[in-house]
Amino acid sequence: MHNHPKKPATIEDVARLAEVSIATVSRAISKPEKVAESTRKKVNAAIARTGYTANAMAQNLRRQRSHMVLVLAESISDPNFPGILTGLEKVANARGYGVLIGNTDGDVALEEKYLRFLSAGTADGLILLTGHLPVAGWPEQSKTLIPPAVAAATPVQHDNISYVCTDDRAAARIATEYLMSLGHKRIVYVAGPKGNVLSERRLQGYCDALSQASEPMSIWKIDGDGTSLGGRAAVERLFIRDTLPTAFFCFNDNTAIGVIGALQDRGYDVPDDMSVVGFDDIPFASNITPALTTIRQPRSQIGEHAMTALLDRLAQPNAPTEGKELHGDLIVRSSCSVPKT
Amino acid sequence: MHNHPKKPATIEDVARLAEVSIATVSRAISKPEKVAESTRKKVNAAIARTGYTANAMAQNLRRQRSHMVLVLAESISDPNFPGILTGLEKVANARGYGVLIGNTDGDVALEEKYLRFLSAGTADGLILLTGHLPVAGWPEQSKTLIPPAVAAATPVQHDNISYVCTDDRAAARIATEYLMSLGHKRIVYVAGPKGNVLSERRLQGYCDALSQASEPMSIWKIDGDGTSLGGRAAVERLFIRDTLPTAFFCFNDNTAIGVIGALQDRGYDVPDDMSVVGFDDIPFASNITPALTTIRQPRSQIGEHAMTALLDRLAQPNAPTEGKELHGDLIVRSSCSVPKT
DNA sequence: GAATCTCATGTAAACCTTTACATCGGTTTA
DNA sequence: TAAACCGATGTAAAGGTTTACATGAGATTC
Repeated sequence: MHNHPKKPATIEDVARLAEVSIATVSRAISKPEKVAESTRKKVNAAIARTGYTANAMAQNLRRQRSHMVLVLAESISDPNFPGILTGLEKVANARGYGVLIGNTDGDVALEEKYLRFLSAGTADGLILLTGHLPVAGWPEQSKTLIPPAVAAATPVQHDNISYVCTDDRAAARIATEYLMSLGHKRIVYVAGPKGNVLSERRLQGYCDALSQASEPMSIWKIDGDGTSLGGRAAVERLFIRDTLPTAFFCFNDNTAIGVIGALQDRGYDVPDDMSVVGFDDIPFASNITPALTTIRQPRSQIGEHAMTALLDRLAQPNAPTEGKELHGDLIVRSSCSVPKT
Repeated sequence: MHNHPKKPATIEDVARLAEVSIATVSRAISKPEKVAESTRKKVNAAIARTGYTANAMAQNLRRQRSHMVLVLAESISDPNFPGILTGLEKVANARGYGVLIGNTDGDVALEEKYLRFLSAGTADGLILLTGHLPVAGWPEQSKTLIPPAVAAATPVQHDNISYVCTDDRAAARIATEYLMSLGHKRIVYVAGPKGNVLSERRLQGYCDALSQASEPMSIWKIDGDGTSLGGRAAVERLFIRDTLPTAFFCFNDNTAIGVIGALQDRGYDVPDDMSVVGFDDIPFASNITPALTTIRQPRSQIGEHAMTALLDRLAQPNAPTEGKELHGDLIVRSSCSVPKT
């Protein structure tokens, strides 16, 4: 087999070899039932002989579809990112789409740069992992100008954007109720970054649980920032007070890890002296000492649902948008026990 | 401003509005110096008025370049992945390229599927995070058929593929020497998955260090699998013996975490009774107790160099391939001390 | 004052598909 | 036997750029 690998074979090469027109080749590939058995065979043989692969760029141009989805993430290094991406990638791949990554690092200019992918036709749709609408202008523009987008992991409020995330409120409630069921009366919520939507949602769930208590319990919230350092700092600030909590419900696992570290540094035992529960179930939650009790975010599922919603939308542009909240499970490990006092 | 957002503006719309030909518009955009000042102004005004963005698919088709790079990863969830991806993404973005993710999960069929992106022209080049050449057929094919590719994180042996990774051997040697400098005489290497290239490289570095010892030290290697469970299992197996090591050098941080956990479960104190050093410096290395002493892989840098090499290659197809090994730093934390015995 | 050069712009081909429409031989129907 | 139909195939347009080449007007040279 002595072929000239100069240029990749085009549909024309195949057509010539199969002695048919390029239209027939195209049909033989995409609508085999429309072409006679014998011809199909000739074409397939020619394809095999030439090693033909349809040029995606020409297809895209003609079909006005790139079959790419842009995933805009604030930080690729977020511990939740890989899981979500896995889910996104899985269904995109299954449905013939590719996944394009845009890491914004919170930089608005970068974000805008990536959004140009949409207007240029490089990507057909958008997955928002940033927790906010892209550029400031978006919400005011007419519906039709907004490309198909769905927000994942963090809900986004917009008529024209679906979202899928964990039911934070319900999950936070479950976590708090768990602590209450162990007998804790003084439970503090260590919040996330200021203004963080997820932190607010989890706070609500925490409040929901408290409000159901047999004897009144007071809401106790201290600030964190979603990092383990923030968790440490929060604990330090707490120790200035005279009353201490018996349990911590943390915005996320990173915070919880910081809290546990600070507590241990102060000589407290977790869970014997104080209980801690996190949120996320990041991979290392089970590797710290004590193993962290936490809420598992269904990361991969979030990704799968989000991508499904987006691709459905692409196929059916006028489908209504919807918000989907997935259940987060409480994973009980060893960072909680009955209160000492 | 009452515009009809039916269809996105094309170069023709701009040309009409600016009263020039489409060629001039194209030039005004890509080669501004080739067009008269006055015309350029008219064109820019028209672009602004129409909100024109060049259709990327048409450009790609014409230029025979997609300006996309495919990143083939075995597992998106690998703790090293986000860091590398960040680096890859950063330089790709800076140079006008997009990053496409292909998660293979070790599935050859999936891998082949993604490779079709290359022959179809969806991607111009390939970053291999898989540690091996794509499909089995590759190495035998003629040079010209292999699309531009560079391996990152794990070296790959092929005439036509550059790679960039950590200098594992040197780094492992540094880690081992550190342990030796503390006075350890019985250092065990907890290996990675069977046949793993990186594990072999690190083993060599470990041996290098040992061979330089003033009094002869024997090579002591036990199997792991790169997971914390594997680390635990390795320790369990070790305790069947009568002599125990005083220090562990682990293939990676995950393994080290498992080793530490198992040691602690057995009632040993780390680092007082035994020392442990890992490899990678994953984000949680500093959050475990004791904080893990480890080698920091320059993840982001690896990504940056790999992408740079690839894009350079794309611009200069005949540039020679090369292997680049980056320095890994020893990060001293609290998991090591002088041996007790 | 003709020949030559330069610069700005226009014309049209090329990139590779997909697909609406036309064509044509062969059945079926009236 | 003409009309209508059907299935398989071909023709050509369209999708939106980039760019080699052609054109034409002004400036430069002899």
